[in-house]
Amino acid sequence: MSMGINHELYKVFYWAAKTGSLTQAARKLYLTQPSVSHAIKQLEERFGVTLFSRTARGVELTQEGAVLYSYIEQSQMLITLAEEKMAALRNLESGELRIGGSDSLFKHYLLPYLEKFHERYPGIRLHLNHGTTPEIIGFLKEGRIDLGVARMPIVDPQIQATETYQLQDCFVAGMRYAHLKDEVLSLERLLEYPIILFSRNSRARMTITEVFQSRGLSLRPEIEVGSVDLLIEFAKRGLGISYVAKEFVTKELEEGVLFEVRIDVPLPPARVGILTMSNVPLSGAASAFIELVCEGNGNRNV
Amino acid sequence: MSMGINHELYKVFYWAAKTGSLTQAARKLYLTQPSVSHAIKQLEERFGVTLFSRTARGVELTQEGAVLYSYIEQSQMLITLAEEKMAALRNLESGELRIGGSDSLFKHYLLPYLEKFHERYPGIRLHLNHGTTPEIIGFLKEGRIDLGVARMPIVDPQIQATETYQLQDCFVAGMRYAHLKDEVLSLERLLEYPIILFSRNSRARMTITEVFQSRGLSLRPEIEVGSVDLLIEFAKRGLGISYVAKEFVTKELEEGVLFEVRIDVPLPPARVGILTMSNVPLSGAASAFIELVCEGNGNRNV
DNA sequence: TTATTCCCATAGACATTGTCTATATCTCCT
DNA sequence: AGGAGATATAGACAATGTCTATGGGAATAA
Repeated sequence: MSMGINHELYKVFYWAAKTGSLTQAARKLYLTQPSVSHAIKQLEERFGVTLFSRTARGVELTQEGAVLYSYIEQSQMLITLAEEKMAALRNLESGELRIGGSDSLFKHYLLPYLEKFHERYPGIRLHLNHGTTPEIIGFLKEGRIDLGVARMPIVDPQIQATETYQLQDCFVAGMRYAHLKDEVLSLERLLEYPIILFSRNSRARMTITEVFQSRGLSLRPEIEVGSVDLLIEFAKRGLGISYVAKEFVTKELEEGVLFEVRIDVPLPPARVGILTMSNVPLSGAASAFIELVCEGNGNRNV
Repeated sequence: MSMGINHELYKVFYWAAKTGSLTQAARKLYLTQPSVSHAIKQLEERFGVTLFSRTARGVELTQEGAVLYSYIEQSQMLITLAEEKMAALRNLESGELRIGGSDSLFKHYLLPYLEKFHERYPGIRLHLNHGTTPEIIGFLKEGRIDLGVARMPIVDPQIQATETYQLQDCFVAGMRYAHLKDEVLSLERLLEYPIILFSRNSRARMTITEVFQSRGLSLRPEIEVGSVDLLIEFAKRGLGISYVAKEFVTKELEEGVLFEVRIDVPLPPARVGILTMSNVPLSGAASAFIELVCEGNGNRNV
């Protein structure tokens, strides 16, 4: 096309001006001298201006050529920087990874992976955005995070969810209810005690409510909290029986400040997965992180 | 070659990112959509990174793509500015013209041309460097001026001199020597009066000295000055007879404060010319100025 | 001076690759 | 469901970028 100037010519011009020699520019660009000569001539014809004065030992910028160079030099520097940056991004020496999830999943599930990731790729900045599952899905759709971690299932068609982990929810109580330690309670018996549940819009809450409903029972919590930490804290202080993932209270169970209140129905395991946008390609950092998470448990990310 | 990335691709990338649509980018670049698609794909393959996420109504930058864009956008802006600047230079809407010459030639010869040039090309900044002929030649060789104006002949092979004007040197005196008004002096008679000459290294001085020498006479000035203004001023005040170009004292001759002291030998006309470097191409502004100067007198610049 | 060398310009042939047309696929919207 | 509009892909063609070969000029050295 006769429209616009081929930007490739500026690269040639840059090296010709920088080295002061078409021959050396050719060497830098892995071209032959006539090619460079031709390129410069094209530029000169397009601009209707002479860019170099040709001498016996090379070329020298004319006044107009020097003006052009003052712009092109900067332009080329930026391109060089861009190319270096892209190489760094590709090698995961640079970049950022933005993850969305709940406090508890970060703390009890992702933390070791985050540590390992940071150790392996120290150049990548980590941004952790905590929020509820719908908030995380919102962040994903807005492009504010690269991936999310949440309890499955996720219904949204735009979201791709890969299960990577399972949690076993259970009821736990503190020493105030120590007499329940050796019992196996029916759901009806359990309802005689104050129950502490996570807030209404959580997946765990929905799951356990269904379990009771399927047996014609209505589960109404005494206390409703917004964080797993409070769930644990309230149980420890004897305010009631908390429903929480066993994996989140391993320490408390070991120390004996909490114990599991066994019941006579099996509770379905909670599946935890990594959420990404179906149609948005993953960043290198995000793929690497997902790979890292899936490494241990045989899961494969699509 | 597989070395380096074709910078033309960045132009395509820029428009694709800016418009958010490969189709629209194609329209901007007078290409077809598959060409743009192909160009983006090449970039992605080279970087090993996905730059856009393709959606149903266009494309959107990925995280990595946004990083690249932040560099490329600036780079493209600079190129656009460069192209605008070059167009301005070509149209003489911008730029600068650096001229070297003596005070007197600027004042009495070039001034009207400079005025006309500035009127016709108001965007071009004028730089006037005054100096002696050897200094001007030095400036030319250093590239500090685009052209010079000096008395001919100029011997230097690197310098191209084009004669554009003739001066008629003559001897002038003030009213103190009014009695010489109607005389025609021989050179010998002239030497009886105090002579005021320009400084030793000037072309005019050399010329007149030769005239005397060729007749076996020795011309030794009473006063030697460094500027034409002083030459005139001293003559006016009666300190002696000055040797000066008639064209530089037209006003004084008309006003009667000076008169020409006629002598009985013809003095050769002094040729004034424009000096440029033989091997250095002229800037647009310089060519335009030379053309302007030559316009009136039929001279043609090579 | 003459020879040599280094540089750039030019010409013409060749092959790379950039570009197009035609078509497929997908998503969104009616 | 079907249409509109977006991008992806395949394959053919041609523009043009690149090379080899050569010539000319200016500086350098003998």
